Amino acid sequence: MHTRRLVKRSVIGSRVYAPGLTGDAAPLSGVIQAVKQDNRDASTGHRRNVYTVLMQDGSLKEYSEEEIAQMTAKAPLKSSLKSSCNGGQRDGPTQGQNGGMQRGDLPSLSPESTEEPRVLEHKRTGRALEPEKDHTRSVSLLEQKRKVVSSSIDVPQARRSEEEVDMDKVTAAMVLTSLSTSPLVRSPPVKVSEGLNGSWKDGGFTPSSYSSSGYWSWSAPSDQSNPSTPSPPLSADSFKPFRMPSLSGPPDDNIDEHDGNSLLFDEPIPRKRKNSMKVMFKCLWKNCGKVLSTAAGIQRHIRIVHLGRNCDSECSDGEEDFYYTEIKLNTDSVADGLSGLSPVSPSVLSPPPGLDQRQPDGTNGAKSENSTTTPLSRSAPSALYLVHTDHAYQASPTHNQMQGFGEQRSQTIAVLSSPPRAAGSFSRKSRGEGKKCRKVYGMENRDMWCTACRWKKACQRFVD
DNA sequence: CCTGCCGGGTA
DNA sequence: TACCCGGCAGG
Repeated sequence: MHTRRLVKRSVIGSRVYAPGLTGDAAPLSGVIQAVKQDNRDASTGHRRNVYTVLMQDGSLKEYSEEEIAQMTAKAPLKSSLKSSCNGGQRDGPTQGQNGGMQRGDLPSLSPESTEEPRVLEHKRTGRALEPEKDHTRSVSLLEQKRKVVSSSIDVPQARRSEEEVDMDKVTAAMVLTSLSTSPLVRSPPVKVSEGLNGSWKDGGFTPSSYSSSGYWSWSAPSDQSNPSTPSPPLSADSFKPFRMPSLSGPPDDNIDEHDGNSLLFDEPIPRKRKNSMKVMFKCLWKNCGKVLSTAAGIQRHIRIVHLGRNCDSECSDGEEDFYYTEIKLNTDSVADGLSGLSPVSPSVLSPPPGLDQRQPDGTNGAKSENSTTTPLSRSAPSALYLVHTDHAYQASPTHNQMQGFGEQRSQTIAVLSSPPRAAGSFSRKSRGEGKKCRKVYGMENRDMWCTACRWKKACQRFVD
């Protein structure tokens, strides 16, 4: 509706490229003045549009839609797309041809974009999701092309011709950006745990993904290659560790490698944090897994480290977007778990070598590895679990472009789950270490014990 | 001695 | 199945 009107209106006045009179390689640019329908196509019998184009040299010419489409496709994509987006108000077909994704270009998509980014998001999303309904074929051709490209984004080595893919990636990136940022921004403030499960069940995996706003469009084809689609729900299970006072700790140490540039960009992070959710961005490159706090940061990381580009964000072509994913940390839950423990929350970022107060001195002095893994196993994994459960959950359905990702995933999970196990076997299943019901509530409050404790069984409430 | 809890018993 | 408790073992 919105969408269609926008695109349709934009055709008139769009700048297109037409072959010169001789049909040679040097195209002339022109502006579409009118579109009319022509039923007289006797050969095929189907309706076609005829476009009246005001050429550069002032002459008026009529072109069939096929011709228009061809010209448009041949012409530099960036400019033709731009014209279809902003109604041709901008000129300069050569403008910004080499720059890849140019941030400066984005606002020109829509006049109101500066004041209403959300509206813009919707428009972008909408456009990307149902382009085929568009009657303006030349535009829809582009859209479809874009769709095909974005749904088959591959690993970097298979690069298409830069110029051609350029705009496709930009558009895809914009869609991805809007998709990945909108959910949390839009979701009403709810209790964290509920909000997560609830909002995901409501919005994520149910048919509501067809909603007109379309920002949950898991099934949309243009979305398939989207690794930064909104993260899926954290299952109830993944929260359990956080409720256990004996398992708690600060998040992944990688997480704290905050990028210095985090605040340089206009990322919606601060808003997301309102729900006690910390949104991080994780690099999906095999054997990397770097986590940064901002999309810009992770993009830069991917661009520089993996794509081998040295230039700044200016020369981003949006491709980085496909190689990282968004993960969410429930900082509330983590804090919750911590509060049950010691007042000092050990920072995993800089694990103090002798942190483990319980270390049996002397007996294991040589086991320096254990002394470092043990504190981690007692603090970090809970957060890690959240991250990686989340990650696994969200990665499997869509990230077909990350070959070997599953492998990496199982790796990380294995690594993460081993420390607690090691800690357990370390002291040969010692008795429960934490406080149990008996200690916590005392004999006089026996009725407050968990049943297992009452029955002299292994405590269920304070599981080690 | 305290504590956690296994193993077994009882209703 | 729900509950209780003797007794063992670690600390």
